[in-house]
Amino acid sequence: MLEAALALCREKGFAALTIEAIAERAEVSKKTIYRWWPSKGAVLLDAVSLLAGRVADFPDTGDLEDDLTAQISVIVDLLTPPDSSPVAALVTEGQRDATLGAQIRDDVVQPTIVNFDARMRSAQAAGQIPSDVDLDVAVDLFYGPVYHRLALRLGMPDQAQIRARVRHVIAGLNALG
Amino acid sequence: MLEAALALCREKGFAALTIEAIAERAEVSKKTIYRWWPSKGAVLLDAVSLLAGRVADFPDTGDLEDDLTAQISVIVDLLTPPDSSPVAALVTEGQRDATLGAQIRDDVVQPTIVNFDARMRSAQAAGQIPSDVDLDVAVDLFYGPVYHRLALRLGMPDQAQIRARVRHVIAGLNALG
DNA sequence: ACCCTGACGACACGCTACGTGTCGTTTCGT
DNA sequence: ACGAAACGACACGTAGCGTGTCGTCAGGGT
Repeated sequence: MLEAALALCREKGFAALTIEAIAERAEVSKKTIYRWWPSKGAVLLDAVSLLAGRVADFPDTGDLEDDLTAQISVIVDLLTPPDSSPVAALVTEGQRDATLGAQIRDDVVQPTIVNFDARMRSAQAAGQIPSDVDLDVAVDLFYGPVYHRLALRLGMPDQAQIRARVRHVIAGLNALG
Repeated sequence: MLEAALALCREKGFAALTIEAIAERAEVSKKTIYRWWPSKGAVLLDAVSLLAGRVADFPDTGDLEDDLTAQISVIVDLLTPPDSSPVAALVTEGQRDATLGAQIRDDVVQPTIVNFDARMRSAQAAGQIPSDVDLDVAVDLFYGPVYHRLALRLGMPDQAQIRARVRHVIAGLNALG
């Protein structure tokens, strides 16, 4: 069923993602889906969790700029193309459904931020960024551009654009501490 | 009708915003709404335009940090609280409806970015930021944190948090050029 | 070998919202 | 005063939701 949800989202896009369509696609009765998930969003959340393992694993090669560029590129890939990305659909669904939104934040986003913080502290230990930078500020600055462009449909950044933004943020952190 | 849409969104939240509810609230027949707007999102777009005049008017006091903090605060106010903000609802609706999303981008976002660019060039002329900064990077960095926090339900930043982010971005622009 | 349980598919149901259609009435410009 | 345009009231068919009922089928325990 989870694979059916992902496939449907990728093929027909966001709007086609209904419980009834998933049921038909998975050759399963609607009732069975409702037996296991309370809502369409919950199905999506589980489906996305299948392929979101990469996000949590934060690279640490020693080069902060490379690592952040790589990590953010993974997220951009997951959100591309926005109109048929299951992850983008999940984020949007989380806007409408407060319960689902909170679950996404707590189960997916926060663990990722924890790993981000760990990588930042590693960079601080290596003297690549000041030891007193506010990591809440840092996470907003690094990931913000992606969600800005996603929300306002400004087009997803390519590798070079991601790197340019990462470089500016690192510079800002170093300049202000 | 536009006022009814805004009021409904603020009172009952996002989910309650249906064409039928707007019609009842505005004491108007459904048919009349469909005569003037093709979709719920289009109504929202016009309604939001009523109160979005402030966004386009970019302050220029000479202090870049103050101006950006003020401008971004206006946007944060418009997006607060996320669960019942008509503007946040419009952004979300723009994710599902590609046509509406493109219209939002072209009619609302791009004009704002044009004014942002003008303010940046003013700052460049004043020597507050380097003359060769990429303004596409700048707009992502300044506005990104807001949409990052909106999309992932991390809570809207307050004035001090906005200022902290603006300061870091300005520092980054100056450090790299 | 037996049965019991739990998950399942095939329906059918009521509900809400959508988007359209019809028709008679009101409003407004000229 | 008249005609067109906009309107309200109401009905309609459709889609998707979430639930309920019932008969079937497979596995596990005894």
